[in-house]
Amino acid sequence: MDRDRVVEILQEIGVLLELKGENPFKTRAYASAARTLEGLEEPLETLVKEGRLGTLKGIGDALQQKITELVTTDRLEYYESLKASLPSGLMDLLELQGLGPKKVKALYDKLGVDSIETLEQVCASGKVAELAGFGEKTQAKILESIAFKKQFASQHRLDQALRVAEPILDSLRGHPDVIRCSLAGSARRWKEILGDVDFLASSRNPAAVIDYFVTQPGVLQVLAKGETKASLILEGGIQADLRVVSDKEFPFALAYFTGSKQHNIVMRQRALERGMRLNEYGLFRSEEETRDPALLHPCATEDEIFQALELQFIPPELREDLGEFDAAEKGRIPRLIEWTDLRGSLHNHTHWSDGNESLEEVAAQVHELGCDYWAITDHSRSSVQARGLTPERLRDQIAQVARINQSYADEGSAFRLLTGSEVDILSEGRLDFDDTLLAELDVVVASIHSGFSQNEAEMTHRLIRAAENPFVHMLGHLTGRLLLKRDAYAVNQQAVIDACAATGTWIELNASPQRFDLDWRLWSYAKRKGVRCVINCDAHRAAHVGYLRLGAGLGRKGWLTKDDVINSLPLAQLRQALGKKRSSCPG
DNA sequence: GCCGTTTTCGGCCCGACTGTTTTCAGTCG
Repeated sequence: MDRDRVVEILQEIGVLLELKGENPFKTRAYASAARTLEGLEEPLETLVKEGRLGTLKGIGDALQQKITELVTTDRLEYYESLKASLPSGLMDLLELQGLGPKKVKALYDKLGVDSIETLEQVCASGKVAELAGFGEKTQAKILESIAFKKQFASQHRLDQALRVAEPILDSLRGHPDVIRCSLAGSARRWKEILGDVDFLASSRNPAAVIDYFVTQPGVLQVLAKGETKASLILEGGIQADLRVVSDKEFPFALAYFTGSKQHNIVMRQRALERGMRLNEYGLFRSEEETRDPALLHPCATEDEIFQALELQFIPPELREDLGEFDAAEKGRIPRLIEWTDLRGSLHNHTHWSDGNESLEEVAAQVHELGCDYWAITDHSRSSVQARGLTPERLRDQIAQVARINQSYADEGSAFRLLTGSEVDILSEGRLDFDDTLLAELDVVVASIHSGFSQNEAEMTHRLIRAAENPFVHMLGHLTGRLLLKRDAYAVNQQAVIDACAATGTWIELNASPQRFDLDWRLWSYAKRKGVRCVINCDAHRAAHVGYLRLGAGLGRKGWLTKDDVINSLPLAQLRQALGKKRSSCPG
């Protein structure tokens, strides 16, 4: 059984135990073990074989035994019997707003509710309101959230969330009672998928800010509204929460509401170890629970909180409890890539294949935006659905790019288009164009667009063979995933990364927000192997230039620095880098 | 179920909001 499935099962056990009313800390132990495995950088199988599972954080004797059973026998008796003891529909109920394990258990025990359908029925008949601990309002809210779940998704892509959140952020910042205001939560940590959007503001008049927040354009529903906190549903079904604090509290609240949960737990722990207490209101010189201003260790910024806990500043993108504390203690948090470090993108399309604009239009737009270069990598002939280019059309395009570049040179501009192709990796790893043609191009991106159903060994072999081609500069969107839409195809990503390291092939961080592929969780591994990254827009229209900002954020989340990212190089050095793999290979 | 310069038991992060309650449990982040 592979790692991802083991992670899923551990998470599910955690939830099932919650429904059973088990000790919450036991429940958390399963969730935290799942997280540990998720962040694993070597094959789970190796750890199991060598009996090293127990050395991992949060995995003791019991979990070691269960994980070993899963990996070696493909099943776990404990899980099977736990699952059999509860109806599977209960898991769906937990996704409803306002329903947690206790309420779900009560509904199941007292009314036999075992699915959303049966829950809807008992609510409609009024039976829920009669239960102890429930009432008319709870019953109505449950019906509301069932209707909501039917209408809207519970998860949203980063770009979709930012599209609604950033105008509200601007609007709040313009309010006269707002002193400081920021995004918080997973949006500030630049997670690729979000459940909701969090805002934090500081003010002397919280009520005015809350009132302003709930009347923003695009608010569908107000879920909760208190003195210092409100929750809304925005158009598109995204939930947005605002918390308002005093300006003195702002840095503490910002750190707190940015999370992640796991990161915060470690922060609080560090405070306790130093005889202090950290919460969203401050860092207090007391181990007792307090908000006494006399005990406050004042911090004007988040940076000062980290200092007080003897840590280097940890950028929000890294706050996942995936190694940032170890690095920050040693002063080894690197200066992460900024999107303004990027000089252009090396994987983009035009209307020659499935893009939207002409070569001239693309050149003019990205030049205007300040890029130094832009590679044109339209699809190759096998991608018929994307109007892939034949060798003849590609040679025609090369000539036209040369003509456009000449006109920039004549104007005295240093901007250049680069010729290229996003060449299909066919089955068995053959490429769609022969090496002679690839050798004529400035930039070659090799990607898979067909045969998604091959098994892991076949897919991995295809990608490794493509990496071994001396004319392939980089692999594009390694797993083919479309977030919230299509799973990654089966591929051993570590093995492909190893092959890229061995052949000097780069890997793309596809900055299209529906891909973000290679995943941020794998860049540390790639980086350690010496593989360099290219943050590419995969632009199909002019507006996609904006993906550079999103992609750079995901690069930051993967701990990448300017030196790790090829397209931070100026043009002359980029050309050298592009020539390197070809010149190091014989023939 | 995990963990230990407080190590084999007794902790495990914590506060706001809501609704159902007359003092608090459940949910959420």
